[in-house]
Amino acid sequence: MNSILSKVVFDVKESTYVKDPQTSELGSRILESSIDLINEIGFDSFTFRKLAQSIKSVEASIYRYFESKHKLLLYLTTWYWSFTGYRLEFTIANVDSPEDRLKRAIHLLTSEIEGSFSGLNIDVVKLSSIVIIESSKAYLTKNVDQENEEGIFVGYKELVERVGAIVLEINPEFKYPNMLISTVIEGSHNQRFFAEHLPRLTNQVKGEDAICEFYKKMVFKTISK
Amino acid sequence: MNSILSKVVFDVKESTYVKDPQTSELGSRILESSIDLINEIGFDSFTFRKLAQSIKSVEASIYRYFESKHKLLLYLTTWYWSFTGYRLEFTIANVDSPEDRLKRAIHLLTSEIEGSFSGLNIDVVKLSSIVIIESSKAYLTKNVDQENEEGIFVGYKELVERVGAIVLEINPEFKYPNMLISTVIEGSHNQRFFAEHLPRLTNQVKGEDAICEFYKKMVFKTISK
DNA sequence: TATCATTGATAGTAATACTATTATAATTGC
DNA sequence: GCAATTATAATAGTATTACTATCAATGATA
Repeated sequence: MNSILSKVVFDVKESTYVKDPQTSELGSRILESSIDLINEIGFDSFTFRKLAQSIKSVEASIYRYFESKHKLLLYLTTWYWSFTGYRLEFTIANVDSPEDRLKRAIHLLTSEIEGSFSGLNIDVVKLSSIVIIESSKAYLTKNVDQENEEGIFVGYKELVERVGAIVLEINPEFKYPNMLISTVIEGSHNQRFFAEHLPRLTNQVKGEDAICEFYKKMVFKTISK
Repeated sequence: MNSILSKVVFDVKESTYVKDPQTSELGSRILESSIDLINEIGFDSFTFRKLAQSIKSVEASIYRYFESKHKLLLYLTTWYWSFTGYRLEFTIANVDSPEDRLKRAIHLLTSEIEGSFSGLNIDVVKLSSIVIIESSKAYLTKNVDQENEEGIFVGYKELVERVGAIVLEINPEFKYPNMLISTVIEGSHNQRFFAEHLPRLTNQVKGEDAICEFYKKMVFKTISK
């Protein structure tokens, strides 16, 4: 899969940026450095001034790509959902059994991303830890409704519905497929954060990826008749 | 239960405040108005200046109670967990069957809070919607570890462990009780938000509180042997 | 060679998140 | 009932943030 990644374009809604950062060298540096910087200091302390310093440019130039740091966060998260959607298609392609497809999907959504994805100018490992810690801040705002109308969250919704559809293949009577899958996605992010910072809120089992195991079992038991 | 609420003191860690707001009239107004204001404009746009205006006081006076708006949010959320812990004890008191206790606990944690809780100077209905939308911002920061050391999150942890213990009564082999319960709590908050703003991420069933129903079924199926 | 777009450099504004100082009002201790 | 203490209000001030505007330098394109 890696080798073909360079040929794929992950779509990000236009309303997240002023100028597409993937079309210029400065834009790439903005993306690359913002991922580093948000990881280091957290989104709350992250400013365009600091970002400008780290890429040896100026604030005004960054504003030509993104209206605000919030829009930049939206860009990064929607890119991630598009990327994850693509990986999902790959992961379940040609797998006949819906149970097997679901198992693979849950694994993809809950396990820690690792390895190198060559051909990409975005560090997806670092990006995934941003998504874990910061992505909920992208929608927990007073602007959700407007941004939702602009279609910013379609990638995320499609991902949830795509996996939800597999659930329905297995059990067409199940009433809450999307609730189940969004619980899994958001839940696994929370649990990764808890494991590192608030361990009493979770459970770790040595020798296994407890988060991944837990959600697999949870899903299959929950949808069983 | 309502009538005795006025006799109960819900504990909030001292490190969240400079001066205990429950001990003065200005303090009470700060709490009351901040809950209104955060509900209206959201935590991100909320400032001490605006709060001061709404209570016809000045910024400097508010700073004598809270170091920052982040600490005020911590105060409100930890108060809420203390309050919820108290309600939980009441809800499961004298119920013998652990299954029944668990069912009641999940109901408490996932259903929409309603009715009036007289004897309280805090509007818990409004506070609960703040918790749904804003509470994750209280811990998704670079300061979690330090604030955790200060014991700020004990109330939340105790709540999770208290319900987790019921899970273990029912199935002592179950490996992920805390993961399950924190998934339920955070998940139900997310789903309430989704139902209102991003409905494709959830499922609504008319005539039932789908969120509550879903999590009850999920929990009991997940912990079954 | 003219022109067009991109970036950098600089400056400036309004709002935010505080801190400090002093005057005044309210409470409590004796 | 007065003095001492404490709480609050009023005002001012600082550093940082989140932008916007202007203009010059550079480099690509036609």
